[in-house]
Amino acid sequence: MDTRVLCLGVLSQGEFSGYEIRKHFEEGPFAHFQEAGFGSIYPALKRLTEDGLVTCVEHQQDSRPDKKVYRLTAAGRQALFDAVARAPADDKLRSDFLFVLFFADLLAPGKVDRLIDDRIALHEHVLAKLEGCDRRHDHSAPAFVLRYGIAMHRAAKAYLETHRHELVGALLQREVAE
Amino acid sequence: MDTRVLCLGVLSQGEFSGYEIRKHFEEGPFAHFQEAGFGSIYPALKRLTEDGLVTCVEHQQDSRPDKKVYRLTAAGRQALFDAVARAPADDKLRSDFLFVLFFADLLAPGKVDRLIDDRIALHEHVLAKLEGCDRRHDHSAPAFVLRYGIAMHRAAKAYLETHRHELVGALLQREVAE
DNA sequence: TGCATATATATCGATCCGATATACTGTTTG
DNA sequence: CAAACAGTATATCGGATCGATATATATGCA
Repeated sequence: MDTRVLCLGVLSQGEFSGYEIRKHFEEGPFAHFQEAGFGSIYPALKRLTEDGLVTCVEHQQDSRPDKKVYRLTAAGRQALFDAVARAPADDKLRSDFLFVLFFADLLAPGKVDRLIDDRIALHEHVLAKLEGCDRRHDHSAPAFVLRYGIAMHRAAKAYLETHRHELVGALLQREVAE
Repeated sequence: MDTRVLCLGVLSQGEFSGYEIRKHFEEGPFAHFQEAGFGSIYPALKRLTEDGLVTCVEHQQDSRPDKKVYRLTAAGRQALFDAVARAPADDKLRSDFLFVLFFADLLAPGKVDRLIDDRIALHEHVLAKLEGCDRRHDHSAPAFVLRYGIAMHRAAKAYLETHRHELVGALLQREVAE
């Protein structure tokens, strides 16, 4: 899924400007499994407009740059459908946190301990946000995906809380031995 | 973490060629939280050599291209340490699977059901591989990271198995209503 | 025989990402 | 009160990255 399809996905939920689309990936319902920055979104919207998959209307605003509001066309809706109907590619995860932990031997035990503290706090922060969006009795597809995110963050937090002492303990023992 | 640091990380575990480094990201202990392809690895090794962070020795092989084996220098080891000591950036996840599921309304319920079947099978496949690498009584940092991966895949599989009927059920009801 | 897979290198174009530029408003803080 | 910072809104640039492709040979298999 390139940024163009991601933009089509956001625009299937309503009319938005590039700036607002960005916010969907920062705080909205897509935030926990897709990302896109300005550097990808603006060129994507340009090409989508050229290809007739979205239309653009400029809304004048006093004392602020004009807002360009994009809307899906019928062709755009079809393109989103085609993309969703294809078999999805494998997930791509890049975790610098796990890379650093892999080399925890190179770090002081106290530093590793703080790293894990911060990470647990981050999970709690994300969980508070995601759980705040969750509505009981909502069996929609977006709600299913939201709860998937909640389940993953809970599992990560639980693993760290349960097993952190094994890692830090081993590092402390090594320090004593030296 | 750019590809250069990832290569330093792999080379801290031994001497390897570009081809072998690639395999570390495809099947090795890094595979479940970092990726890198040839298109990133070869240019990275070139620059690491220029910067004196690795050295390269060509091993002649009969009836096969020469193998270029790379080894960390002291400066390279220091560069890896510096990178690991910095605060890690946030995880980056790109999941086309969740994007597709978000728009499950656009798909036939049977198709969504099969998508989830395939996904569960994928988790089982990855779990078999990761669990095969796990050794009891190993409290090393790499083992901690490996078990983190196992915990995540188990949680994803469990979520899908427990809640899939909520999603597919709602889609089927919608179909009946039409 | 032909095909796929594995070993091994490397590059190319398209895309993507982070930083930066511009410009005004509103709020907070020294 | 001014300066600094955060928010709204656009957009581009250079460097990094990704997937596909090219090249060459050996092995295994149907």
